[in-house]
Amino acid sequence: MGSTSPGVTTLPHSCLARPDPALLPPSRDPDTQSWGCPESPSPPATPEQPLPTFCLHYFDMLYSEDIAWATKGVGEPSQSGAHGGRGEAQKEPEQCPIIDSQGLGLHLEEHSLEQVQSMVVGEVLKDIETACKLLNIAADPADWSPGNVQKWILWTEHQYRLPQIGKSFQELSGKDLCAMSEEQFCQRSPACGDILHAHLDIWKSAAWMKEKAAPGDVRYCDASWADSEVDSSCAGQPIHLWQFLKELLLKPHNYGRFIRWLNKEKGIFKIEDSAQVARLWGIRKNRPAMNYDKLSRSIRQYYKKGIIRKPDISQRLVYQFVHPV
DNA sequence: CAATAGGACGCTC
DNA sequence: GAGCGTCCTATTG
Repeated sequence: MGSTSPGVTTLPHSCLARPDPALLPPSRDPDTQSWGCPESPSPPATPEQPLPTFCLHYFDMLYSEDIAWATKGVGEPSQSGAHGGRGEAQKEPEQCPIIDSQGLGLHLEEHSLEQVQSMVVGEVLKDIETACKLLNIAADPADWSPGNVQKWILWTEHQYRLPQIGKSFQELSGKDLCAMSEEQFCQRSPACGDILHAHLDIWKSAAWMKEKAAPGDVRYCDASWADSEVDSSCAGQPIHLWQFLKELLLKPHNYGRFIRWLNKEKGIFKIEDSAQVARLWGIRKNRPAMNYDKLSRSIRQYYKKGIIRKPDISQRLVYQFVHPV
């Protein structure tokens, strides 16, 4: 499954909600997360090739600041702190040599465009892999169980601040979902079925690309997982709360607004947004009723076990790993 | 008033 | 039995 090129639909970017900036690398937009096109030629034969026309049709949907971010280099993204990175990129138009303010892309240099394409695709794949790990679901939607589908829907709903989707897609497996048309999505969710369908297409494309990618090519493989110190999702083992918290802490670009290190060496961290961390934990564990009260009760259970404690100087929402990595 | 602490009980694996 | 999830009361800043 997933071996055929998915017919990627255009993200309805007029109605696509902006993703929560804290959940994505700085200055990116869901629009940029799409690539390929319906009549699209094949994606690159090998990942070494710079995506010829693949992606091209979607670059007119990129916001200029997104390009600005991309051209600044993904290796050094600005910290997306409480204020996000978008505004920062806008302050530096001179660093946006690719597309002019009219966004026509007529002055694109082929070489630069290829670099941008590669970077955007790479970042999208990283985001997807991060989400996979966090949700403990497969990268290929075709492999999802109905439970995985629910998790993904909850996640997408949360990440892109979509209207409540509810249980319209209950009991559907990933294969069922993949077989559904945009119209069928809209029947089940008139409010955002089209958006959901578009996001699923991105995931399908990513799975397709990963499958086609040459083995060992880090750009299209597990680049973002390689830096993970704690692989909590290995072998489908149930994740522990402390592992989950560490995972969030390892992705400051994505979750720094919710939880961050105060002193990484000593393992001291602060929960900046207790409700959001609890919500993420609830999504991860399929516990919609999760809240900080319950999450903190679980953290307190770690006191006795010597996993987490309150720091010497106790502060609100500040905890300390007893054995920091 | 939100965070903290911890007892008690139930559920799932 | 471990690891929470849930509900609860009491305390603290």
